[in-house]
Amino acid sequence: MARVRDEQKREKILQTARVLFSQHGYSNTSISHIVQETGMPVGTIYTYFERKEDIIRTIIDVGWDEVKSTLEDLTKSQRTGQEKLKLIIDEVLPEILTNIDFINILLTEAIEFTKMDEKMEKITDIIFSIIREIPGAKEATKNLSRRMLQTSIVVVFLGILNTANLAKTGKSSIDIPDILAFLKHIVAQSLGVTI
Amino acid sequence: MARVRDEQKREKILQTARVLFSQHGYSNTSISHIVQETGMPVGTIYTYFERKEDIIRTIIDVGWDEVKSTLEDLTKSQRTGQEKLKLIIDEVLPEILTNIDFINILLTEAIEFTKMDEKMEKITDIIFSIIREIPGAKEATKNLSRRMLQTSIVVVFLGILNTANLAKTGKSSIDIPDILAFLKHIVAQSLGVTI
Amino acid sequence: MARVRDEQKREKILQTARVLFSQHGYSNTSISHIVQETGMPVGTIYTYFERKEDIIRTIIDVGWDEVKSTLEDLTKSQRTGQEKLKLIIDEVLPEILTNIDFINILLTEAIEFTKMDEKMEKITDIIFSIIREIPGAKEATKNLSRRMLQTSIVVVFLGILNTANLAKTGKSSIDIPDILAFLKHIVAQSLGVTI
Amino acid sequence: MARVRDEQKREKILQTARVLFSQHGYSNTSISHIVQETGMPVGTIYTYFERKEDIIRTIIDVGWDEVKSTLEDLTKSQRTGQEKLKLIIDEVLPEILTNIDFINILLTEAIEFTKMDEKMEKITDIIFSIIREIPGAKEATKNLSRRMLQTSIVVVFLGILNTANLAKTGKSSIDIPDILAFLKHIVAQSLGVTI
DNA sequence: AATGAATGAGTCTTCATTCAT
DNA sequence: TATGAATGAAGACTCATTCAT
Repeated sequence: MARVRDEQKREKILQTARVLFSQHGYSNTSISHIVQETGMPVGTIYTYFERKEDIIRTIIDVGWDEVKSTLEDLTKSQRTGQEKLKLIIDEVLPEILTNIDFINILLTEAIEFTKMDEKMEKITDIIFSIIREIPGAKEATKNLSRRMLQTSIVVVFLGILNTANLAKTGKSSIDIPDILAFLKHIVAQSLGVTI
Repeated sequence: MARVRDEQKREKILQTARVLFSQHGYSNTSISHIVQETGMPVGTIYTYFERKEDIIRTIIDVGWDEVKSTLEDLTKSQRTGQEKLKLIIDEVLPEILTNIDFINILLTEAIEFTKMDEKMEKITDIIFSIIREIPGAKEATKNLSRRMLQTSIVVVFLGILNTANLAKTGKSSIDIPDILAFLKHIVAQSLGVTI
Repeated sequence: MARVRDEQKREKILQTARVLFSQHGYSNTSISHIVQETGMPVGTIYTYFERKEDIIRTIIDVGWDEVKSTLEDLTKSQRTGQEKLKLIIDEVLPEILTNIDFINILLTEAIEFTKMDEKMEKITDIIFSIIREIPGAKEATKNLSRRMLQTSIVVVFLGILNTANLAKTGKSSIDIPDILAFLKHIVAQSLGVTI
Repeated sequence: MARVRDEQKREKILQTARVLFSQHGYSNTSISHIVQETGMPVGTIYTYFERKEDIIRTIIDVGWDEVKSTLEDLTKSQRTGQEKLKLIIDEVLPEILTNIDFINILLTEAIEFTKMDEKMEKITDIIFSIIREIPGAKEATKNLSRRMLQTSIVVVFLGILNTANLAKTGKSSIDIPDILAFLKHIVAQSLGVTI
């Protein structure tokens, strides 16, 4: 029976599993790896999660909720659209890109375990609402269909995550700052907004 | 002389495996799945591939070589830069995006099994050389650093593949034509070249 | 607390494996033979031994430790050298020769899995120390180099084990009593000590 | 069908297999190891030997026949008993001990694949006949039962082979010359014959 | 409630031998 | 005749999950 007792233990399992899933992939990470790494007994793992799948689901959901709520809070805040966009590019996204383990899991396992399309829909909506709050950007995109805008956002977002994932290997000459610079460039070019 | 190696068998194994790896992932596809699907005995699979890993490596390498040589042939052809770009967007890329199984494998397993960074480097070089052949595009990008251009190409390329992969689930409202339209749009905007 | 490791199960695995290894050899004994013979599920075998090799290693080590500690206890005891020698020939060795399965494994697999040379060194040391305690024997061997004595001991010891192993087939006309009689004879002749 | 065509090929298979069987054991040597090492096709192996077992049987039989016929020729020769004994110790045995691969196979696999007891019987007979030809030796052993003599010969013979096998690992401090010196010593002591 | 031994279907891979070419 | 691809039973080992203690 999955009972939640000690939030710290649960957290430790999630953190350990996140690193392991990212390093070796979900299938190549066994529960006994997690047992070894956490030092907890198997039984305890199953006290907090009914099955292995629940662990990865939780990792993705929790990670995503963080991203989502950060963005939603930002949306609801009293800042101007431009300030919001700046915050996303200068703070939210770098924060996300820091969490390489999560990105990796998101890209390789999320399609199997969660509804990526809904997540992309959500991201799109948020960016939309912000664009609409920036007069210049609204003007710059007014001739674009919603689908085109949506596609742009999804392609760029997934592209950025994937490139960051590639960058972490260290072999690629591209690094995170490059990615952020690119983002600013494309925002300037597409929305006419300078960050 | 003994029986001769049957290229058709090898091909069947690769095709079957490609579909299965794409559908369930490499780790979740067992050799016995491949055995069932091909109807071949286990031993025969191992006559053509020394180990399971070789199968996915071959799938990725062969798929990639096709992409690469198509692009290279194009580069060497007598066409103008603009014609080349048009061909890539109108024919090569749609062809690639058709091969959804390959894309999926490339995105989820290639980092583990092959040198993705080298592959991205290659793509970048080819696009570069084509841009340089289009006077307007060369002009439009002359203020961009090589890194920025490189990053753009990688982000957009990976973004497109990933979005196409998402699109195949059918749940996303985005489809392949949307992705191609986006690409034309961004090319027009960034390079000032209308396709 | 969970179920507790059951020493009896471990013991049963070892005993079963010892017989099977002796009868068919290590390589020709499969884990599933052990499974069948013990009636335990595969998983249980692997609960007690990490790998097949560990089973034979344990069999050899445990068997050898028994021999070694019996001899060491004897060495340390208050008996005279002659009494010790008598005990070895009349009790310790017959006891060892009884355990035919162990001897067989020792002779055929020990070189591969353990350090036979160290084991022989140990045996030699013990016999040495006993010889030195018997004035007549010491005198009888004083003109022999240490290497010669060492070689004698090893050849005779291994020869006895090997002959006993041959004897167990029942086809040879030699039996265990013959071997022990030979040993007494050679001890009398070489050391001048009558047992 | 096992047909004998090219004696050189057959010989190469046997030599290669002897080395491999000795190094890795019979069970751990696969036909494909032999194929690799000889460079011959599998089919060819099976042209010369109907089954894997036949190869080891042949190796043991051929090796043994060599030993046996050398000894028999010696026995039948016109030399005196003492000369014969000297030849055995100074030439025949060193030659046998050189062929470490064969000894190893003989000791570890022969019991399974051939009749070791008969082979020992043969050895015993030969040594007997020689002893009887040496007046001093005959005298020295006249009080020993035939069983005792037989046991002595078998124990010493197997002991020597086993010790040589151990010596080849190089870790043991004993080497082949030590073994031969021991043999001379025991012959002198038991038979009163100086070699 | 906490633990970790127990379980057995399933994993990848090997291999002696056959037989189509 | 010579070859080496074909075969499938069998090998060692893993693992998510359960449940006795």
